[in-house]
Amino acid sequence: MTRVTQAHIDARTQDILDAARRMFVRKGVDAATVQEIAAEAGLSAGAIYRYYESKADLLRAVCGEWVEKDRALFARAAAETESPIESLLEVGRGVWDQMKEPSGREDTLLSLETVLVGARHSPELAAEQKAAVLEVVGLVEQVVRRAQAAGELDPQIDALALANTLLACSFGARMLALELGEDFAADGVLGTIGVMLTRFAPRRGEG
Amino acid sequence: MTRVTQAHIDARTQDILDAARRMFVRKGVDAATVQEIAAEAGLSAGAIYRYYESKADLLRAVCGEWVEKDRALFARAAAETESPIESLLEVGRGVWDQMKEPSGREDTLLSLETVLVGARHSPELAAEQKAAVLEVVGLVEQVVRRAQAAGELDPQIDALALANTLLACSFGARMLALELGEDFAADGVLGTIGVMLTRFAPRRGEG
Amino acid sequence: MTRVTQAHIDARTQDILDAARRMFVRKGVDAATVQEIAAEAGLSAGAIYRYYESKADLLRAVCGEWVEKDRALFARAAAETESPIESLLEVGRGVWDQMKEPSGREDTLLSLETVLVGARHSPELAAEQKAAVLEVVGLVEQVVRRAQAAGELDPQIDALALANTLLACSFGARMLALELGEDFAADGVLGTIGVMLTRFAPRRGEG
Amino acid sequence: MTRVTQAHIDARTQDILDAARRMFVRKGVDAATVQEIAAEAGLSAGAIYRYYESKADLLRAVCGEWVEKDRALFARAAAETESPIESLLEVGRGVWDQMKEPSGREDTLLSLETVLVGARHSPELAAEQKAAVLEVVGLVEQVVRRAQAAGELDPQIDALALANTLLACSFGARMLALELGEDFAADGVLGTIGVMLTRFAPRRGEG
DNA sequence: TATGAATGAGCGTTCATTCAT
DNA sequence: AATGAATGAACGCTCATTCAT
Repeated sequence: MTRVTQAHIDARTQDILDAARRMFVRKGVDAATVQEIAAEAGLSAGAIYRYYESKADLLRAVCGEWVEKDRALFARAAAETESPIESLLEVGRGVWDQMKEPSGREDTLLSLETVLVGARHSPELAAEQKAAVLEVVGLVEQVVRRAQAAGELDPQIDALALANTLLACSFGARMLALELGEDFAADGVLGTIGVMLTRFAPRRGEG
Repeated sequence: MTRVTQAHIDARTQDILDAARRMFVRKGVDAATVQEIAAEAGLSAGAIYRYYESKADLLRAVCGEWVEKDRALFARAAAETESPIESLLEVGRGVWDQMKEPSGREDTLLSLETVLVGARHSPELAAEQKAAVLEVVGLVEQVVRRAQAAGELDPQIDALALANTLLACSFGARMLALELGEDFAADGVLGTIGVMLTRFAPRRGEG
Repeated sequence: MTRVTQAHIDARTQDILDAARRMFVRKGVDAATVQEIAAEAGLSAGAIYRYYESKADLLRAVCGEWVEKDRALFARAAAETESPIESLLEVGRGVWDQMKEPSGREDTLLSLETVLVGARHSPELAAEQKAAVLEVVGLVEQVVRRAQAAGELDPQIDALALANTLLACSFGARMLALELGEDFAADGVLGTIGVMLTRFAPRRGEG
Repeated sequence: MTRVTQAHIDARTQDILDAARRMFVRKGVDAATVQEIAAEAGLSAGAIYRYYESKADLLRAVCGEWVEKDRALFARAAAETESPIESLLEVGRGVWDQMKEPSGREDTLLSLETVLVGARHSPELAAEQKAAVLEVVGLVEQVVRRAQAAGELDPQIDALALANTLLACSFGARMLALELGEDFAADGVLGTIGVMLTRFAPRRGEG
């Protein structure tokens, strides 16, 4: 007797999630009201609660989705490896490309909100974020080790430390891009990382 | 009739600003109430409004002050230069030390909130932030150039790009420290930066 | 075209009424939602409105039914009369037995709610309640008169007053049982009523 | 510096409590809104929360006050004892007088609500009610025992059972008065109780 | 100048009710 | 006849802001 298909319900659920993400980004998590999110999704406020238990639940969903997206972005790039070093730069390029899209600014804003929400209101989300970041760190570390095994990087280099550094760099680059806009030397930073990796090659007579 | 000196007024203004910063840091901008800030400053809620027009105004003031504080942190370290490279690492150590303090976590959170406030609600604050970051970038760039002039760094290196990279690294490190806590390899990252700067030394027979 | 018989409609109407009563008893009138009542009746929320105009309407129906149930409880006991006095105690036992059932507590709660609904929102219900109570009072009064005629009770006793007293006692006992639980001396009260009726026997040389 | 006296605050607190009681009685606990209570007290809704933590807290206060009032009514009457039996009837007269006041109806409504709230939503309130009722039962029981010791009542009578019975009677009388209005034979019931106590005198040749 | 009681707009949320299917 | 997604009004509650004192 059900007139609405599961597909319809799923579509609505996604509509609301998208609307929530847009409003969270546009106005901030606290300033965005459920009424506004509902309006953005083309629904009444009450209808939201058929799909999500609470605003906090909605926030969790948005942030969780975002953590996953971010994780996937890094993981995908890190995985596409022929030359390990090339693959590291690929990670950078993926992040950089995203940064340059019109939505890059909003993505960064949402990243920051996600971190804040996790740190301030949701230990579960924080744990999810930590797991995601640790996974990416692990992936990058493995690439580094592979590069060391392949003779592309000096085996003396602390692989974990380098992985942390590279990730810090890409996170920080997003923040700088947000704050500086056109004045951020995005390509320069990527180039510098490239040079760094080159200079991290085994030293003659040492490897 | 004027019983209160300007000094008195200034002191109160600063008291309130300090109290607001403490509460914003401690509980987050939205969770901190004007009542709490007033109590922290040893005043009643109503008194706040003799010194600041609104909570938003207070927030702007705190964020502005915070931008300045952040700028000073980086600038101070960058300025204390004997060996240019050493001074660069000093920047890192300054940031790292702050990160390790018990309050470091909350400070980082307020930094993120400050960025969000600027990006979302206050073009003036955003401009201030941008100016502060650009100033720091400029300072670091100068140190890099000095290092190049002193033969500590390869003159081929793009100084501006390296400055951007170093700043991105330190910003990102704060975020990673926030997300990973004890699992962030803070010292490893600082060490990696040190190694990088060493490897950026002029190549034999090239400079 | 009419596929559904009146019997079918009546059955559904009763199903809903039963479900509503169960939910009202179980959770209280305000806490019970139309959705829950519908689910309990094996229907969707919307379907309720084919049979009842509103939740208030449904509540009125339940309360009306409840008044009738309560009236029947007392009337049945009062009617089963061999020895009039014995029949009076039978009234008490009927109420007492209901009180001791696990559902007795919830039943009493709904009785109280019914009284409140009548007193506050529904003059018709209040009138119905009054009529029911008066009927029971009348029944008890007749039993008393019969007992007096049979020489079991002193003819000097005001039959109407005694009927009121007995009913007050049983109503009050339900409330006390609700408030005191195990600590209510239910059997003691019934015993005391028995003793009272015994002592109300005609005095030697007075009747 | 405080411009408002404690007396003023206490008066407001009582104003709100009174307003809440009036609205709870008039519309029922659930139907009465905080807005209405505030308006009734001559305040805005928000101001309520300076004096009471929540609507539930307000309800607790009203019910607690009521329990205490009810307890005091019974206790006072039970305590004023010269002839024990006379004092028992005094209890009845106290309750009866209250019943006849214009506010008697509202008092009964509030009693019922209090019982419902305790039973459905507040174990603490229920415990408070139980304690109050048990105290009153105890007081009445003592009076009964004193009457037995004084030779006014048959020592064979179960004092606790009689106390329960008398209390049940008075509780029930209030309900009947609510439901029957003028048609409730209030004086007749009180008279019947009087007769009963007379007939409970020790039997000649038995005490 | 400073107080803090009071305001009132607006929040997240619930749920009786409606109506397209 | 029945569904259940959607509505929308109203709830309890919070808190930035005002103003009489």
